[in-house]
Amino acid sequence: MQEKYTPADLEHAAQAHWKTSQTFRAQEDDARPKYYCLSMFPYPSGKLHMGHVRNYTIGDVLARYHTLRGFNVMQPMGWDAFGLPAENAAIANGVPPAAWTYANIDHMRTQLQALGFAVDWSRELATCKPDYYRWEQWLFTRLFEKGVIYKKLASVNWDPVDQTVLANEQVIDGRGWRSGALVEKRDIPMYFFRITQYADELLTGLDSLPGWPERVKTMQANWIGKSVGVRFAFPYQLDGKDEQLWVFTTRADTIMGVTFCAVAAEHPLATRAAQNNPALAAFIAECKQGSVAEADMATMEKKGMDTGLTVTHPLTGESIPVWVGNYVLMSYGDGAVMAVPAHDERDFGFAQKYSLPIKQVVAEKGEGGREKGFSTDAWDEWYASKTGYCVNSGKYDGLDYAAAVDAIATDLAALNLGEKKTQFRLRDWGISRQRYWGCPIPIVHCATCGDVPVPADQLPVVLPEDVVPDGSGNPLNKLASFIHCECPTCGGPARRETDTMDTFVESSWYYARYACPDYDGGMLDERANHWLPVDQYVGGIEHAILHLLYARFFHKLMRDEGLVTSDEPFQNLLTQGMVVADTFYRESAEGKKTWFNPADVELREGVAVLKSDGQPVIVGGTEKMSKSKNNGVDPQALIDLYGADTARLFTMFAAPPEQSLEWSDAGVEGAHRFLRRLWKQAYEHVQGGVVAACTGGDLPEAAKTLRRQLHQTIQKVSDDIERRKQFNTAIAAVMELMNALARLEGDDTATRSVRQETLEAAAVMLAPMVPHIAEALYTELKPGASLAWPVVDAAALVQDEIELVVQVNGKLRGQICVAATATREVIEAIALESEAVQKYLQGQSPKKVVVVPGRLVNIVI
RNA sequence: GCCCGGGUGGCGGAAUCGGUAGACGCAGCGGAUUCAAAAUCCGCCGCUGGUAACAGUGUGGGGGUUCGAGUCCCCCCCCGGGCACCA
Repeated sequence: MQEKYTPADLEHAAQAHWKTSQTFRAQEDDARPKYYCLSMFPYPSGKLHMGHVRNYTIGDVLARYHTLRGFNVMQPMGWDAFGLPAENAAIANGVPPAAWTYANIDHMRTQLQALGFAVDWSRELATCKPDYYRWEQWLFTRLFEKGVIYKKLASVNWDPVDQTVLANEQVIDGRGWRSGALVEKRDIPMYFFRITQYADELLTGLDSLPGWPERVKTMQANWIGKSVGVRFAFPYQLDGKDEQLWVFTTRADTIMGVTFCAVAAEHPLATRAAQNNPALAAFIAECKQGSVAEADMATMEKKGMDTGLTVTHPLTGESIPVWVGNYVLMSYGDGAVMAVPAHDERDFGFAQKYSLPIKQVVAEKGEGGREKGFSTDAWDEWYASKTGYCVNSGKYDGLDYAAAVDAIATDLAALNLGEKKTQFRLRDWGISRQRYWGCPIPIVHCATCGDVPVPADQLPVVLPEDVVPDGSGNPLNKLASFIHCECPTCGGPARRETDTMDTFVESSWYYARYACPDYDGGMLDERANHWLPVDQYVGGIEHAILHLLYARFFHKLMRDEGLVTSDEPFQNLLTQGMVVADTFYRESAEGKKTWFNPADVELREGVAVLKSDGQPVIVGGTEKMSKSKNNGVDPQALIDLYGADTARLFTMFAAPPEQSLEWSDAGVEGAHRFLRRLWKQAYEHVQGGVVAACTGGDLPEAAKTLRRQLHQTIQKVSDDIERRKQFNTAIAAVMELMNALARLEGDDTATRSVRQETLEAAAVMLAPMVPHIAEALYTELKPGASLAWPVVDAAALVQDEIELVVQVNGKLRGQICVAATATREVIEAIALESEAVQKYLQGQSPKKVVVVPGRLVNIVI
């Protein structure tokens, strides 16, 4: 064994060995229970960042741990390879997106392999390859024929910078999620997935996922946004015809308090009323303009205008004025609402502003059963609660919320003017993108046959890979060889669809394709059901809604196509926190900030200065590593300097996986120091000759104590990794153990056997985190043997004597030693006799004595 | 506004079921080694008082439950994230 720890040599050797012996190749015909461990695949942007290192190390720790615990582990890796950055790089450098993407994949694969992840590389896939997207296109055609995918002209979010359409989910605060540009509205024909058809199942399915973080489930539930209420109509006459104004409400119990209706600016009734009302037309135009940015809408002042039209209250027959309101959303429900100013905050504000009547129809019991709040102007005394009862509501007086809703829904249904309805916030998923570098939508437009899906035997529709976009729209539109085709149905000349799919489509099913990446007879084969569902999914919290909802949706689509048998794709989900680092900048006279990388900044006498000129920089606080703040740390530099094991150990040790991880160069050195010390301890032991590990029996006191700590540590580390997924404390426990081992003296056979046992176990326990050094050490300690997770020896945990804490009035006052088998009475007696207690007791007898076995004694005086 | 997290030393964090607060690491301080430095090793390290033994105090603030509260309950403050006129 060599004296020095040389990570570079040792890691290369280990990785070469794993590669030649195909250590991580996962086979289906294996008697061990399967464990499918998946990390969210990367976008091949160019090089790995710290977020990747963290994500994949977490996944690798779990994968390697489960291998050591006897599972048949499958940990695949691949590339989310379609997307805008490739096109942007193409525009900047004149390189085809395909070439750029494949070069990035090669580089990043090398980087991932240098980190030593236990990945089955034979399953690698890239979503931009025809053998992958072929099956996506195939499923698309199936779903199109089934009606799960449909085309409609839709007012969509247009990103003027990326020149593309964004899904609602991709619009954040009125800006494109990637470009940050203000989003405009445009009408474009698009293909939609009918995700709303699965809204209820996507919501209830969350209850079957105990292994998901509560907050992710809450975010998805809020996003789906289920509301139970009543949809009903206000009849009216226009141009001599009978018409109906439909609205949705969750507060049907307040229907008798309706004093006006409000419709969205885009509502047909508003358009109609504006025809001969220029003021109204101008107001509607203003609303449409203002509604571009949703964030502004939220803070916008409530505005409205009377349409001059009236509708009839379905139950009272009253005439109800219709207003256009800028707070009514066309995209939710029917784009119109009943307004009950007495019991809705928004309606109240609106009514106040335009002096519309306010009619209270719900009251609440107050103190002593008296009715509260019949005052005239304060909305907040009139209660929007569902705990009141109806008043001023004719036949419904006295009914509570549920009873009133039932009675009113029944009456509306009898009039054929309404019914109970469940409304969702979730909208259908528009997937058409006016972009080149994506999966072609497999549709052919024929003048006679319409939109024809490409037949399975003509798939894939291959995306030409030698195209260089120039930044002006989609280059496929200029590619005659791509556009011109024959109609699969009639054989006539036809035009191929040039839109490509949202890249979220590819990432919605890749986890299933890993099971059978080489299958060319269909989308998935029976191996998918062998591996699915994924046992552990690891990825960023930023995907809590979009990706994870789409993937769940896709899984159900595939299930309904008979491709998979499970209902949910991911059993357990771990959302890792961000990697953050300090930021440093200087500000020019014009207020322009220049950001400096932490690697170029050092502390001199407590002041942060730039290494190059020694002048101070401003400390900008801790933020997520990003290009814009120039605070990213390059993992490659870290691997080159300290080795992969140090990089892995630090990212696992510095914080629990779900919390954000604060970067610290000193912390990295600390992790490296630990590995060097570990190596040295093993070296010194091996120099004295390896022996058989202790398996029990009589031991000197010190060795016995250490062995007890060893087996406690095995217990803790197993629990920390498996159940708690808290790797920082697992590592801390092994560090403690190694500190204790360093203090263990003695060279007798028994002591040496305990040292051997401890070093072997420590190497295995650390192997999920630092596999290279762990395997190297284990080989030195036990040549020829393969790693096996240590088994807790219950006998080693037994203690003859235990130390108990003695408290007086809850304050720590001393310790006592008692036999492990001592009864409460014995413990109490020993505690009362102890010096510490006698001092406080001063001859008095205690009021009460609390004995917590194995823990403490508390004496109350 | 609503819904989730969270607030513990100089710093990252630990305390898993209400039972010794501050594990482990970083930084710092003292010492050994060295011509010197790095590396390494040993020791100290919440705050206040005290040479010390020790005492008091301490987990954002205030109250409560309990023999005992970082942990449970009520009120408030602050930070982070998500949703945000969803009828």
